[in-house]
Amino acid sequence: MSAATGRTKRRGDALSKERIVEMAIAILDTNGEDALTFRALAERLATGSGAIYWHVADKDELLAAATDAVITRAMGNGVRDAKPLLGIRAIALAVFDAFDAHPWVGGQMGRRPWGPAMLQIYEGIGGRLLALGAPKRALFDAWSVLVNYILGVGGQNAANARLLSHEIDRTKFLANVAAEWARLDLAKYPFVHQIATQLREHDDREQFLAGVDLILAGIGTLRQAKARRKRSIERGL
Amino acid sequence: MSAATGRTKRRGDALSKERIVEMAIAILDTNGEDALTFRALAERLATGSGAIYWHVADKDELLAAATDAVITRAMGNGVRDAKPLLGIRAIALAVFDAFDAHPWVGGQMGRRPWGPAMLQIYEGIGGRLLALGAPKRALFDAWSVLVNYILGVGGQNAANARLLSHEIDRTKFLANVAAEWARLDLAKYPFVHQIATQLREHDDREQFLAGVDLILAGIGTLRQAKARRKRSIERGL
DNA sequence: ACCTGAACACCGTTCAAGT
DNA sequence: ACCTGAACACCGTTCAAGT
Repeated sequence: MSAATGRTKRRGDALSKERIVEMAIAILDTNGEDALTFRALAERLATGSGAIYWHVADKDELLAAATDAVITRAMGNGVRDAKPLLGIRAIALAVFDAFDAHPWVGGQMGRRPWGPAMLQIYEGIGGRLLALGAPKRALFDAWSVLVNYILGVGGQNAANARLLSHEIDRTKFLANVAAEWARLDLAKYPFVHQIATQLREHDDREQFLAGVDLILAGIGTLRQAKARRKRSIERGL
Repeated sequence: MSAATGRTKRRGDALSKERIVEMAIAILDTNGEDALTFRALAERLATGSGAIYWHVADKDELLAAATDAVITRAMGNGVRDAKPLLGIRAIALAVFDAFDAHPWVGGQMGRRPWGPAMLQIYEGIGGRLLALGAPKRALFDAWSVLVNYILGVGGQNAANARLLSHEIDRTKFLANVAAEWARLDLAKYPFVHQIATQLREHDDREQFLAGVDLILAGIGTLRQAKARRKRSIERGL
C-alpha cells in the first residue's frame, strides 16, 4: 500500500529475498492468499518463476518470512511503553491491528512458533509480567494465557474479517446472522438468542481489549492460594 | 479410527455425503491435510472423483462438514455436566481434546463461525455463564473471552502438534528450543531466558486448563465497577 | 552467482457420456 | 438420479540452459 514500487514490468534493482517478501506481502494484502503464486510473484517482479527459488527455499519459507516481517514491523511501533500494564495492552493491540491489516497473517502464526517474530511477542508480554512482580509460580500460567489469547483471538478475528470481506455489506451480513439466531429455539439456545442483538453492534477491537483486561484482572487473583481462589470464583459469580 | 468401513476397493453401500465426510476425516487424521485430495478420496471410496461433487459442493464444504462432524461428536460426550463451572471446563477440555485428536480441525475453525458446531460451543459456554448469574453487561465480554480463548488456544496448540509430529522426538525438539532460548542475550530476553527450562516439562493440557481457570477468576472480578477494577489490578499484582 | 522459462507431477473442478 | 473418468486450467517445484 505504502510504496508503488516498480509494479508490473520494470526491474529497478536486483532480486533479493527482501524484495520478494515485500512483493509477496503486497499481493497477499491486496488480492488474498489464493493470489500468491510463484507465477504471479515472478510476473510482478519481472523475472522467471524459478528465480525466486534462488532466494527462498519454498512457499512455506516465503509465507513465514512475510509473517515475520509484518509482526516485527508491528512490534516496532510504539510498543516501548514504560508502564507494564499499558505495554501489554499496547502489544495486544499492535498484534490485533497487524492481523486486521493483513488478514492472512492470522492463519500463519503458529506455523513457526519459535521464530523471531514470536520471540518478540513472548518477551514483550513476559518481560512486563516480570516487571509487574507477578508471583513466580503463576508467571508461566499468566504468560501462557495472555499470549495464547492474543494470538488466538487475532487469528479468529482475522478469519472473520477474511470471511466478511467476501460479503458486500458487513452490517447486512451480521444482521442476517443475528436474525437467524433470533429464530432459533429459545429453549435450546437461550444464550445465543439473547446476544443476537448485541452481535450486530459490537466492536471487535473493543471486545478484544475487554478480554485482555479481564485476563489481567484474573492474573491479579493468582496470588491467592489455589483453594481460596476456587471458592472466590464461586462467590464472585 | 473406530470403524474399518469398506477400505480400498469394495463398495458396501451407495455413496452418501456422510460416507464421504467420514472417509475424509479418516484421511485427514491418518495422513494429514495434504493427503486429502478428491482423487485419493475417490479411490478409497472406489468411485470416480467427479462422483463426490454430486454430494458435496466443493472442497471447502467438505472440510467444513468434516469439522462440524468432529466438533458435534466431541460436544456430545459428557458435556452435560449440571454444575455450570464444571460444564464450562468440560467443554473446554472436549474442544481441546478434539483438536488434539484431529490436528487439522484447529485450522478449520473460524472458517464458518456461524455453523452448527460453533453454535453448540457458543451456547454451551454462554448458557452456563447465564446460569452462573454473570452480570448482564459483562456477560457478553466474559463469553467472548472464553470462547475466543478456547478456540484460539486449541488452534495454536493443534498447530504445534502438527509441527511436532514431523519431529522424531518431541522432547528432544523442545530441549533444542529451550537450549536456543537459554543462549539468548539475557539483557534483551530476560523472560524467555527464565522460562526456557519450564518449556520442556510443561503439559499443554494442564496449561490450557489453568488458562480457563484464570479467565473464570477474572470473570469473578467483573461485577466491580470499571474504575475500581483498574485499581484492583494494579494492587493485585 | 544469479536468472530464465519450459517441463513435470499434481491438484480442484467440470462435463459429456453412461447406467 | 447418480456415477464415470477424461479433460481443463492451474499450481509448486525442478532443472538444463543461459549470462
